[in-house]
Amino acid sequence: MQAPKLSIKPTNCHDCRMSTLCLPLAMEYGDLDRLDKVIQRTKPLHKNQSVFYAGDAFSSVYAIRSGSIKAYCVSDDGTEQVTGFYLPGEIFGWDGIADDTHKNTALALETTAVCEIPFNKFEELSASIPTLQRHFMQLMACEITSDQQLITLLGKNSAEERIASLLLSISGRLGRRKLSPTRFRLPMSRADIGNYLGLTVETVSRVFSRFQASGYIKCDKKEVEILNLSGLSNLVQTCAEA
Amino acid sequence: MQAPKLSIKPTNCHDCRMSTLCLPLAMEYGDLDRLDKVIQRTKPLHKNQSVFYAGDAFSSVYAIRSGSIKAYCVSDDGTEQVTGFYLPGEIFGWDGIADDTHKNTALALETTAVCEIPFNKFEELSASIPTLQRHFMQLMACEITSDQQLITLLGKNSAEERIASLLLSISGRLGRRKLSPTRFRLPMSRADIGNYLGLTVETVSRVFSRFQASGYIKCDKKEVEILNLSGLSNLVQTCAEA
DNA sequence: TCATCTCCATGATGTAGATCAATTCTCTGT
DNA sequence: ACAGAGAATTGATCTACATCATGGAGATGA
Repeated sequence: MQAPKLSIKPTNCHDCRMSTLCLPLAMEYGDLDRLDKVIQRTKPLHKNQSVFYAGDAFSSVYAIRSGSIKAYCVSDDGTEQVTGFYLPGEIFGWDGIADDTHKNTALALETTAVCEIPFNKFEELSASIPTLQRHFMQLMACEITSDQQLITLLGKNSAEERIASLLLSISGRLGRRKLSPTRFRLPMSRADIGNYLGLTVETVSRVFSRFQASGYIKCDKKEVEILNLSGLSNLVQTCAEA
Repeated sequence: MQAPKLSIKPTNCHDCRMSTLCLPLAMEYGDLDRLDKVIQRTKPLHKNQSVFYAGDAFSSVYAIRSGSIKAYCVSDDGTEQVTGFYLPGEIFGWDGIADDTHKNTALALETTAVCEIPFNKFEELSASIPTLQRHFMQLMACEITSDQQLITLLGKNSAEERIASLLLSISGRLGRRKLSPTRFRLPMSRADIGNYLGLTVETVSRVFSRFQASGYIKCDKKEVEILNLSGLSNLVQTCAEA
C-alpha cells in the first residue's frame, strides 16, 4: 500500500485553526506556548490505520487536525460496538484514563492528522495552568453529556429519529468548525452508522432513501446535502442540545 | 411530611467507610485532612427530594454516603430519560462541568445522605495534590466507560440481557462496598428501570417474572435475591467489565 | 481486462417488544 | 381505617425493525 502524497506542513497550536476549540479560550499566550511544546504532531494516518488499540496502555489523548476517527470496542464474542465518531477539532482517548488502559480502538476513517497530547506532561502543566485543567474536565464532561444523549436516543427514539439526529449532530459539529453544515461527506460506512445507532445496515439504507424521497436530504453514496434542516430537526427530540 | 428520625453522626473523610472508593487511595494523610475541610455534609434527603435540578448552575459534585440517587433529564416534549442510578460510595454531578449547568436532575430514591464537594475548592486543592486531580479524572472516565457500556447494551442487547446486566451491575457495585451482592433491595421502580434500559414497564415486569420462573432470581417487589449469578452472567455479553 | 470484494439498495417475511387493557396489590394521606 | 393513587403483573394484539435474500455499482488487485 502506497502512502498518499500529502502536504501537511508542520504547524503549532498558535496558528492551528482548531485551537479555540480543542484548547481553552482563556489561556495566556505564554501558557499556550508551553502546551505547544509538549504536543506531538505525528505524520498523517491513512485510512484504517489505528491510533491505539483496545487494551493498549493509556498515555495520551489526541486531537484531530483533519480527517475523522471511529472509536469502537469489541466484546468477548467478537461483536463490535462503535462508541463514537470524532471530527476535526475534537479530542478522543479519554476512555483510557479510568484504569490506564484503552477500552476502545481508534481507527482513521480516512486520511487523518492527529495531535498527540501526552497525559503525564499535561498533568504537570495543568497544575500551573488552572484553566487548562478545567478545560480538560469540560471536554470530558462533554463526552459524558454526548454519551448520555446517545443513550436517550437509543432508548427512546425510532430509526428515523436516530439517523436524523446523527446527521444534525455532524452538521452542527462541522458548522462550528466553519465547514459547511449542509454539504458534507460522511466518512463512515452505513454499517458503522447502523452499529453506532443500534440499527442494521438495511434499516439505515432505507431511512436514507426515505429521507431523500421526503426531500430532507439529497445524497449520493457518502456525499450528503441537507435540504431541509428544520424539517430534520422536527423529527428529533433531544434531551439537550449538544 | 415528617422527616424520618435518623441517627447520622457527623463524620469526616478519615473514618468514612467509603473513602477508599470516592477518594484517591494514594493521598497523604495531611492531604485528606485538607480535602475533608472543604467537603460539606448536608442533612439526609428523604425520598423524592432533589440534590439539584436540570438547569441549575453547577457548583459541586456529590458523593453518596448512604441511600441512592436517580439522575434523569427531561426533553422538550416532557419525556424523562433516566441517565443513571448511583449507589453508596459513588460520585455524581459531573454532567454540570461542561458548561456550568446541570443537564440532569438528581433525585433521592430513598432516604439518602450525600457529601457535597464544592468544585472551585476542589480545583484549588488539586493544583497542590496531583493524585486528587488524577483521581477525579479517573472517576469521570469511569462515568464515560460505564455510559459507553450502556450504549452497547441499548444498541445490541435484548430485554433479558439488559435487565440481567443491570442486576449484575448493581450486584457488583454493592459487593465492592462490602454489601451483599446476592440479596438487596432495588431502590428504583420498574418504570425507572425500563426508562433507563429503553424498555417499557410491562417488559421489565415480564422479564423479572421469567427470571424468577427460570430460577435465576427470587424477588418480592423490590427485594431481590440472586440465586444463579453465573447463569445471569451467561446471558450477558459486555464490551468490557465494569 | 476480468475476477473478486465490499458497499449499498430494496423486496419479502418473521419476531421481540410496544401498545392497549384489565386486575390486583401497596403505599399515602386524612 | 378507609379512599384514592400509584406500582406491578399478566394477557391480547399490533408494528417497527431485524433477518434473509437478491442484484447492482464501485473499488481493488492479479
